Amino acid sequence: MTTKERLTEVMAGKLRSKGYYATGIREILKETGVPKGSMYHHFPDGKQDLACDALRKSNEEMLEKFRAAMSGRSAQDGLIAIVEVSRNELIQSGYEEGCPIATVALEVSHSEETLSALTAQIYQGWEDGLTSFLEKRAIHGARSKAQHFLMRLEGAIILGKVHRKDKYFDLLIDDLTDLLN
Amino acid sequence: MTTKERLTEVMAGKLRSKGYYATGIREILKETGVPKGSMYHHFPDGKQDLACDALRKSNEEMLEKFRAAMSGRSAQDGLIAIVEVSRNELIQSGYEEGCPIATVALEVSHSEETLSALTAQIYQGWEDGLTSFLEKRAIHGARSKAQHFLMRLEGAIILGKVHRKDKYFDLLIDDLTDLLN
DNA sequence: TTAATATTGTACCGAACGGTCTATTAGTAT
DNA sequence: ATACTAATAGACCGTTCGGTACAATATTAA
Repeated sequence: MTTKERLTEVMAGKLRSKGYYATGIREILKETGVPKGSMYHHFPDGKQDLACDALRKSNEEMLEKFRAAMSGRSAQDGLIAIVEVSRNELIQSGYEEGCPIATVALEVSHSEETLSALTAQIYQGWEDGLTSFLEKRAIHGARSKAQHFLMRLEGAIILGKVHRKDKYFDLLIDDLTDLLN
Repeated sequence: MTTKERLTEVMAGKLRSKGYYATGIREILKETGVPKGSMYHHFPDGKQDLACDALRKSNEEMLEKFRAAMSGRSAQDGLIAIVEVSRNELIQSGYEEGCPIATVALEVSHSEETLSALTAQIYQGWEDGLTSFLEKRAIHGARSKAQHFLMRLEGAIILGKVHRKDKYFDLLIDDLTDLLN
């Protein structure tokens, strides 16, 4: 794995579990063993630059997992699969890694303009992806149902992380049937 | 208003809009005009101490607003009222002030133990309050419905803040009827 | 008035912050 | 070999971080 990839990966994990301001570049450098010069060579605009790449990477990985989870499945089973992906990542990380975007999105939403725009764009991508998935399954009102699902999922992930319990994912699954009607 | 109250109030606002790590104590002192000595007199344990007080204050204010919004209303109207309170605060603040707890909860959930515990406790209080509200209205499965509502509300607030749109609150209201059946 | 306490105002601390600069080393193409 | 670029390695910068120390000033109680 290249130096750049290692930096991006470690940063992505930190952003997910602690957010942007709680993560120092020294911390990233220490954990990756990458010297400062290398980092500023690959990311000339510094921390913001690296953080953007990290969020993009997180996004691509999530989109990939979504695609894999949904492909060939019914609307309901596809959504359940997404919930299970989220549940697993949260549990497997010891309830550290919730939504890879949410923490950053909340703290930067009015300060760091580029980061803020990126988080909005990523969420929009998820909504679009879910919408077209539901449309292909001939679900009526696909977009609003995608929005519904997304907000519930975000809520479940937050409360799950805070309380360190995964029951919220069960709740979410329980009324997917209603949601899709 | 006392020095202590001003500190708490300003800190509460910052925690809500930017979170814990993005907020410096110097920033709080500057905005309140309070000297450092005073702050450390009122909050001997420093930033954490002040932040805890601020979260508690936010919680009390939210609980008060919830109570006011729900009192004398039906289950459905009470929940709608809560949604409208959240919507108004988000819009009125220029989409800066979402959930007063969420940002901090996400970033500190595994580092600052006391803050983390406090956020969990506050969310639990909200769930309990909503549960007993619904129970008094003879709603079946009051607790799980309260949890459902809370996760949807959190999701709506996040997405609303990120996208700077309030449509998510409409979506939430739209299927309150289904939720309460 | 006096003594005790509560509060304020600042200077100062070491550590960490993000970022710059430059020298050196690796690679690569000619 | 030579020249050019990519990448690495850290020393160093000014600033800000949260926190401490302590004197000065109000405030209250005797």
